[in-house]
Amino acid sequence: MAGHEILVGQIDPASDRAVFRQIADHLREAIEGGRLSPGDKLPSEAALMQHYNVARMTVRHAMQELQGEGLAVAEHGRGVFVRSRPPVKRLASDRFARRHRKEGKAAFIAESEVVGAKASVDMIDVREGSPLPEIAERLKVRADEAVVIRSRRYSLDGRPVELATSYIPADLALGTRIMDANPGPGGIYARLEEQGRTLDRFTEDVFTRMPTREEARLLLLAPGVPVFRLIRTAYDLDGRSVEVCDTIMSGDAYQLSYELPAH
Amino acid sequence: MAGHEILVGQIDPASDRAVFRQIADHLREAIEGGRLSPGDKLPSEAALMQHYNVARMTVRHAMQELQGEGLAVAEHGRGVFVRSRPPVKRLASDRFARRHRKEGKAAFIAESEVVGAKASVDMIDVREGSPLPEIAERLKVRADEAVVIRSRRYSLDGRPVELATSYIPADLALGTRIMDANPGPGGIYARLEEQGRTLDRFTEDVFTRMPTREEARLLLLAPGVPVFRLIRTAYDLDGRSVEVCDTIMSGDAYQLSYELPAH
DNA sequence: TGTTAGTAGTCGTCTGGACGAGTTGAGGAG
DNA sequence: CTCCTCAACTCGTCCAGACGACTACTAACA
Repeated sequence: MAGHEILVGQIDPASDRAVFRQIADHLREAIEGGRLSPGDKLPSEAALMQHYNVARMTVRHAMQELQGEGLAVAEHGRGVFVRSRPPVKRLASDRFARRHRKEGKAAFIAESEVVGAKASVDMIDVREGSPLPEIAERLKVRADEAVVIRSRRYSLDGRPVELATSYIPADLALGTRIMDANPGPGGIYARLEEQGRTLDRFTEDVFTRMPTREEARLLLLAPGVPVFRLIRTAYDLDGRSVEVCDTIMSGDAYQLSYELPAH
Repeated sequence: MAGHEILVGQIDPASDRAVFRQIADHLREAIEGGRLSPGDKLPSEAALMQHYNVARMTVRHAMQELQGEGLAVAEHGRGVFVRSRPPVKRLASDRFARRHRKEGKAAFIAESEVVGAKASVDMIDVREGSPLPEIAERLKVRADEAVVIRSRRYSLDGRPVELATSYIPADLALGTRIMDANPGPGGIYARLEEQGRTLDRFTEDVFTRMPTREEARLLLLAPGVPVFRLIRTAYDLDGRSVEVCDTIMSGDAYQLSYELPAH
């Protein structure tokens, strides 16, 4: 066994930096310096214990630091590996161009074609219910007013990337294909425009935070990966809110792109 | 000592859910259910050890889970507290309206006035150097070409919220006030327009990830708080890139707002 | 009155050990 | 040759204890 040549670091006992942080530093430098590539296996806990002559908890603490930063992922029974960054996807500003709806494409499908990925949707659920206060405010309805709630999960090439929940005022949705799991070509925006609610503009409010456990589970998120929360409000030509969409997006799968005029 | 009434949970030894996760679940429910409010102190490690009859490491592990989720913050020597969400700041779409520059206001200053916060800038550094490849690509310069690099830190009411680094082609910056720590009224965009490079549009690419240690230090980020990385490119009427700004923003201090036409 | 030293309570770090559970690969049974 | 068993290796969880450092409060002191 030649051992791991990447383990060149030594603990500085005189340093006031905690030992587990020094170990994490060494490994982090190995990753960022390219001596360890995405997918590579880090030295096992046992190897690090021996190399640095420390207790196992100390090594584990260092490993957890790296996992918390999203640099590494542990796999039970196999080892700890350098995280590989999947290719990012791009959200164009013309995402909601009417042209796409005219072609019968929903935004997510049109977008995924650009990057050559296979888009799919599952966990579709349509029901009536009450919106959260922050949703009700944007939709300009009372919080105790019933609205139609459409939730679904989007995946690219089988990998879940986005959880979306749309809220539509009941009078615009009831009795239309918006209540169907599959709302038809062009998605629900096409159905709204068929009712004469011509879409005029959208606002998007973007937040970032760590996922809840439920979100991490549904999006198969590795530890240390934050999510985008994007709340989009769609307005028609009369300035009425016709839909609010609350979306949780895997932070490592998305890059949001916007174009702003200097006006 | 009446003890903590919030500690109603008991460990289920039959459950296959790890003990430290069960403890974290109890505390999480207490926080999310409102029995513990932002700023409240969680039971001490000693209290939890006694209540659940477990070892200290088990309790600490539970606490770290909550801190990793951003729900709680430990303060050395004081206790662990429920995180209080500071008021969010809003990035309007008219952030770069020429009107603001005409009034001699830089974007950050104009914006902070809206929320009634006192804006300040420090750690200003101006130098010449080479851009990162992803910056060079946006700026349409070679990666080995010298550009002017302006970095600074923005704070609101004394709290650091944003680290920004601007890259400007050398021929547009050298010999102008852009090289000064204080570039004058209206900021560097006003200086660029004075040279006849009228700004036409901006693109913004938004990413989210966990902060590096350096970023966490400079932004005083609590554990479990992700950051936005926003790369803005400014174009003039000729379509030339006149500036690329790479910004790291505290994820819990910002809400990004965009307006999109349906065109 | 104002300051200082002490003390109790709290979290941070580290040791050394124990057992459980998932993964892998080699060697043996068929 | 195929399949299965099993041992070795790996990470996950938990215990019991030790010392250090920071905070807040109190009591003694100047």
